[in-house]
Amino acid sequence: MGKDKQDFFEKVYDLVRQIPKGKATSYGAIAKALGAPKSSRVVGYAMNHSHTYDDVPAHRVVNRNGVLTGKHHFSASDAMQRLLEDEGIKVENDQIINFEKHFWIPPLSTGNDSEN
DNA sequence: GGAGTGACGCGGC
DNA sequence: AGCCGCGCCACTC
Repeated sequence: MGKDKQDFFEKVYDLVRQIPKGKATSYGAIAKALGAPKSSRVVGYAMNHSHTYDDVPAHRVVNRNGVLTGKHHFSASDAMQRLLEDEGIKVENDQIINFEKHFWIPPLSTGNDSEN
């Protein structure tokens, strides 16, 4: 019945909203947290529609290399970088410095979490 | 309905 | 260690 893929999109947005300020994660990490490590591209595609939600900090989502691959999709060419730097994340050459230090691992939304 | 594309990731060379 | 190519999944033409 309904909600199949759309539910996946909502999960992506919900997960991105949980990204704390000053932190960032990758598309693959989100996809993996949702149980679909191979759907990393779909996550990126979902982020493309994130403009419908102003609660989704898409600027905190970068690729596995910490590169701001989606910066071109923002209002300004340097909007994404500016937002990250405003949160204390150093960005140079469209790439996050010490990305692993700012890397945020998303919680597994398998359904039964009850963990802490 | 087949073919191409994309805000990715990984393996091979 | 960097460059090239393939795979995956959803969407559009």
